[in-house]
Amino acid sequence: MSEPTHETAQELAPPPERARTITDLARIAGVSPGTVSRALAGKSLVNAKTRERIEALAREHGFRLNQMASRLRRQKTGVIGVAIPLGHDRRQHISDAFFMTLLGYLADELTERGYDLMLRRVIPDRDGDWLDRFVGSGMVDGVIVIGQSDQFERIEAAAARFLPMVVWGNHQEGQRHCVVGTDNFAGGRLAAERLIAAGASTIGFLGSTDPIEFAARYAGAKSVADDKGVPIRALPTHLSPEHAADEIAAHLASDMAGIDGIFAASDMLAIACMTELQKRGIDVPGGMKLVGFDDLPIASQTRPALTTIRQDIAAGAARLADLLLRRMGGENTASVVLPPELVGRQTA
Amino acid sequence: MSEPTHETAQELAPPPERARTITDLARIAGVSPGTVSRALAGKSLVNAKTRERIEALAREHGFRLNQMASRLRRQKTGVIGVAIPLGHDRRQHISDAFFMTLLGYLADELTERGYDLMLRRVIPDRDGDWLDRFVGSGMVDGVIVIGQSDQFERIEAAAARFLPMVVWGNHQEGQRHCVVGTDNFAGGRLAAERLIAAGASTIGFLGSTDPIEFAARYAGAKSVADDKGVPIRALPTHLSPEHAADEIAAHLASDMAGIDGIFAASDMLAIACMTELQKRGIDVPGGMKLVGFDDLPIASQTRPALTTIRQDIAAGAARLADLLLRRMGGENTASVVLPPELVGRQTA
DNA sequence: GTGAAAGCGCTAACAA
DNA sequence: TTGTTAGCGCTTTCAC
Repeated sequence: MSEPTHETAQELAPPPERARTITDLARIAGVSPGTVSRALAGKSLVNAKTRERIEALAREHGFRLNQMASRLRRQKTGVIGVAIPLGHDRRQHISDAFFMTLLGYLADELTERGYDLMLRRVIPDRDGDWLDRFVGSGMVDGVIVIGQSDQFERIEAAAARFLPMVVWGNHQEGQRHCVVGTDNFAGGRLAAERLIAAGASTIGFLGSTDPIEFAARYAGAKSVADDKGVPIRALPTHLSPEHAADEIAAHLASDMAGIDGIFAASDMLAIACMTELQKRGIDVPGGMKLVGFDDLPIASQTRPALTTIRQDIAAGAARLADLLLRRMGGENTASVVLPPELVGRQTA
Repeated sequence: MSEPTHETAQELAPPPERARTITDLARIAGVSPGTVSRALAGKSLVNAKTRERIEALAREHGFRLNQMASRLRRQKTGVIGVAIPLGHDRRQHISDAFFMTLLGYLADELTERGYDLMLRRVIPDRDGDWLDRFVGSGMVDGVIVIGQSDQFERIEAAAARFLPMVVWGNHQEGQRHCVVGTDNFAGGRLAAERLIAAGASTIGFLGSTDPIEFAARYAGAKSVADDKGVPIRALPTHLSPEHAADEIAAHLASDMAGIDGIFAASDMLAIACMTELQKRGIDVPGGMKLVGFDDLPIASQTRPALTTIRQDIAAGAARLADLLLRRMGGENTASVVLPPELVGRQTA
């Protein structure tokens, strides 16, 4: 790939011959490739002097171990695959704020433990075989799926044959795959309770109910609303705030009959909604109560500050990493459901 | 890794023998491994009938090509390495909002073109050899470095020997490595001009000047301030908003003598600053003008909406991807400096 | 159009 | 302690 040209002759010594393979280095050192391999791996059974000499030569000749070959041979990659399926909304980008935040924490956790992350964005309906291809690619030791999207069944199927996989998402009674996630139903209940306590008499659920997580949030809110005799209905939008803005505006313009409390499926939608409300001169929370979901860092920075349902993303990432490593060690771990938490601020 | 147990006997046919390697499949199909390889690769010189038969058998027996082996043999990985050096601030996490947003767009771009991303978070002072190790690992076809941090010299050195590398960051006269980034100096000028036009008589620069990009922003602002006879000085903080909040509070409590305009090194710092100002009852922009940098999606959602210097992140990601692919093709591309743009909102 | 054979660069038995 | 050897699973000449 590179062409090591020697443009200026500043050094007196000739440039050291470049050792590309372990065999090159072995020849230079006058030992066998096996010894070089052992020396570089820090194996105890190699003579300390020999090791030091080989290490020095490796530095001098710019030698780097070819990880592809090493990993093929050892049948271990040191890489965790992270898949982000975007099935429920083709136009949703990987740049989604919640996923990115979770990914950031995951990268921190896993890098800390010596793994690299291989990121793959997936459009399931373009490629029905995406998950099996990923887990069977030989490129990763384990897989984390961020979000079930509308791929619940496919994930179940893969889980039957592939142990080292953990999923961020919603937990269903009796499911097979190991999932870490917030109790979305309980979160939905908290949101509706807060809206009703704040005086809302009719509730709108803003967002999509296609992804199973969001459906559970809606179901939770509905269970509370039904109990208290408060009407609730869905205000469907796409999930990325840019695409949702117009849809929100359209709802606000024509579709609100009586709605005075909005439960947004995510903070980003809640914030987009707040902007649209303010454009129309509707006071929050005076004219409209608003509750989000996620508690992204931004939620506390809006004016008025957003009341929302907190998912502990850092804790979630830590659990994902921990469970995955245990599964990679052969353990069959149970799912983890994290409790959501109401963060009461100013919008409801 | 997985143990394909056959728990229930729901199927009538016996479960198909699992073909793990191309040799397994060849034996089942009664052909040679070479033929299977050619068939699966869609090579033209294989009989159409044979190919179809092999493809069917591959599906039936759940065969997946081992990418590690394939890539070792072909000396091509299909993976782009993305390194995020965190040298200037050990406590800064990869979950930094700007980096994550850029990474999201990059993932969109590169996945679209058939590449996977391998993410690596780097703490340079723990590992002086990080970049050479990464580019020489044999695991990636090309490398994108997000942010120069304080690693300018090391990146220069790697660029001398390794062509397929592109860096997001600041451009220096005469530098060797190919960089894509905003003209930070010009951005700093825009910010200072705006603050002064809004009536600021003394300017504080909030953030760190260790990373070269931020130093350039400060230098740009200073050049304008000096021209106009407006005092300017640095209010140093860490870069992650969580860690910076207390430092900002401390500055506001003791260190502001005369400062009535703040240029924050990033939007996240600006937002954290706004929150601290509001806590103290200082009106923005009445009591303090404020300008950020980045124009993250959040910037338009704060109240008051943040005046900031826009970096076109999506365009930047597209250029990074484009240049890298050209370099992987052997071309020696020039750097790209994107113009910043003032986005005038309500805080200055 | 297909098979046989030689590696990609490395590691780990097994010998010495 | 070190060398030799046989692969990891795949691709690609070179024959036929």
